[in-house]
Amino acid sequence: MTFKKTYSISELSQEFDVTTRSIRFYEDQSLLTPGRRGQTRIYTSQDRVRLKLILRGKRLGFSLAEIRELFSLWDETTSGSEKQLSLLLIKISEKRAELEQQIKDIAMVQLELDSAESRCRDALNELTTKQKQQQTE
Amino acid sequence: MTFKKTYSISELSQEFDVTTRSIRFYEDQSLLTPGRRGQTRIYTSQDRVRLKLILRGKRLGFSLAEIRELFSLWDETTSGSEKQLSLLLIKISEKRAELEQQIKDIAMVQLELDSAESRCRDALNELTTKQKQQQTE
DNA sequence: ATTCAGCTTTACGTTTACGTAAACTTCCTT
DNA sequence: AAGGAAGTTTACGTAAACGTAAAGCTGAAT
Repeated sequence: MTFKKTYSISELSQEFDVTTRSIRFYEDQSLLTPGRRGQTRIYTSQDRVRLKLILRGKRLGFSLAEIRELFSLWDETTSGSEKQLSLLLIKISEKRAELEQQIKDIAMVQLELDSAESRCRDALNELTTKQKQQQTE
Repeated sequence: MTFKKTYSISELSQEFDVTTRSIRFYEDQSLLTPGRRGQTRIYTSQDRVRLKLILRGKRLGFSLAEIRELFSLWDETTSGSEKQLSLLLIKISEKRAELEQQIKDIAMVQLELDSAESRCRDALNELTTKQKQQQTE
């Protein structure tokens, strides 16, 4: 067996720096389905991966609804009918397009940061050279 | 002169597929400051660029507050003091780090989409080959 | 036995980013 | 003059994604 370890809610909370409230909320939204021992939640390494994916999606600005959609995309690949599967391929390519748009957006913002940084450095240079001039005067 | 054109709120609304409500809200949040003719807003091409930047930021999952911060980063490069400018350089590099994290995230999700697509195609293949078998039986 | 840390549910509160409706002006057209 | 289209302000409503407080269970340690 590869990994048999399980996790408590607070372990995951600490590892990923997210509140237990959030983790429970994700479960409420059907993004996580941990097991239970009594009424205590126990998370498998699969659940852990799911959580990691959720947070990654959030960093990309996806809503929880969109993330849930991505998950069902993934899950249905094993069980879908032919029409389902064709639809999935379409949705997958749509997501791909979104991501490529994001890459373009990031590139643009990076350029703007480059520009801002140069302007900033130039302004700093001017300030310090003026200071030197004043000192030698 | 390069561009002297101005825009109405509905022109921008249509061009960027965003409601006039949103545009006015961005102004409320000090992200836009269009001029007025009487009480009607008139947007310069500068304002148009700002709006484009806002929407780009949103696509990247930035909040309006973060976008406002990015704007002030940009604006203060011309007017900042030495300490201000040094602080700006730090903030800029922080933003850069965020963007690089996002690029990594996107790469991971792309891999997952690749994987989902293969699984999907495999499943489709299996279905259609089974159909062929049934037809020849 | 009790205390305490960690887990639970329930439920109301909050922030962000708008939606939506009402009531009004302004300008153009018919 | 009487609409009608496009703009405006004001203000209440709402969905998403949690925060936060209350009140209780539960197992291990003192």
